Amino acid sequence: MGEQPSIELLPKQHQLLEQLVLAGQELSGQDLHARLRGTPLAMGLATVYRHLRQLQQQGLVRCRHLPSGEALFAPTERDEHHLTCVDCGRTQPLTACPIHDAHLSPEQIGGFQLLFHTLEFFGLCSDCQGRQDQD
Amino acid sequence: MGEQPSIELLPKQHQLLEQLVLAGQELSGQDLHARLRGTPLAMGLATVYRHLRQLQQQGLVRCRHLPSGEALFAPTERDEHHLTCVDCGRTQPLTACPIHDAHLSPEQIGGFQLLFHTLEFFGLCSDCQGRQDQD
DNA sequence: ATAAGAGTGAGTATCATTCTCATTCTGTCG
DNA sequence: CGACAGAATGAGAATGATACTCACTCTTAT
Repeated sequence: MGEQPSIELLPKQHQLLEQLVLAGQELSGQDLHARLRGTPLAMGLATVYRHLRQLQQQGLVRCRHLPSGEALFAPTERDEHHLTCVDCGRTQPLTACPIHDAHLSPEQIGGFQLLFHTLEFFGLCSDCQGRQDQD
Repeated sequence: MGEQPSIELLPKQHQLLEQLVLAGQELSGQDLHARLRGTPLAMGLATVYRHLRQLQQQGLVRCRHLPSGEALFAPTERDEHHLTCVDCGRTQPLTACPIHDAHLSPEQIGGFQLLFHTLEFFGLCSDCQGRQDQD
């Protein structure tokens, strides 16, 4: 983990990555598309998703899925993970990654070239714990 | 993590959980629905998803999303995580969870009641590494 | 037996993502 | 300079998983 771009990025891929870095928060494909609409950097939804997939395959971008099914993207350089409420879906970032480079033995890895990981915790936020008691 | 059912499970919830345990592997909502079709335990797709969500909210079931967007469910008692190829989507289980009960400080947890976590590693499997070289 | 409430499911709606394919761009070669 | 090949693009349609609706069917208690 921590590969530098070995291949040249296409201009639009660079734009997308830059948007993700500048945003300072995770964005969905739809978010990125909306954010760029009207600017000279605008691009179609198909292109957004196409390049996001390619960025992922180069290990530059990570994605995680909300319980809603929506996918959120972030640069892998930002090693941030989350705590998500299984009831209301609210998400809060963790301030530190509890595993950093987790200890995976070579036989566990079995030839894979590691690009990134996702680590997500799920539970009930304090509000929803209260609401469950009432139910 | 490791709550016992504090509330009585509905019969169909119990069936779903049992199917997941018996299957010994992760199943999607569609899988579960298909598996039960034709048996006396059959239930509609809506019911499958409804109960899977409730089982998740009780911390009995965990779900993770494949890059394809499909959600796979497993009992939380099975602490299994994966290595997934961002190219072909192939997944292989890890034989041990590298974090067990990760060290989360109380202020990081911020009132959440932890139910389960997902930890997924992504990379390129050996086949796809080869294929990229050719491209 | 009856009524209230929970549980159910067939069909429909939703919505993010992917696919299709015609068009545009870019660089190269004649 | 003009034409061509291949890559890149995007509008719109297709896909497919999941959520919603609402009428129906069970329970259970009285």
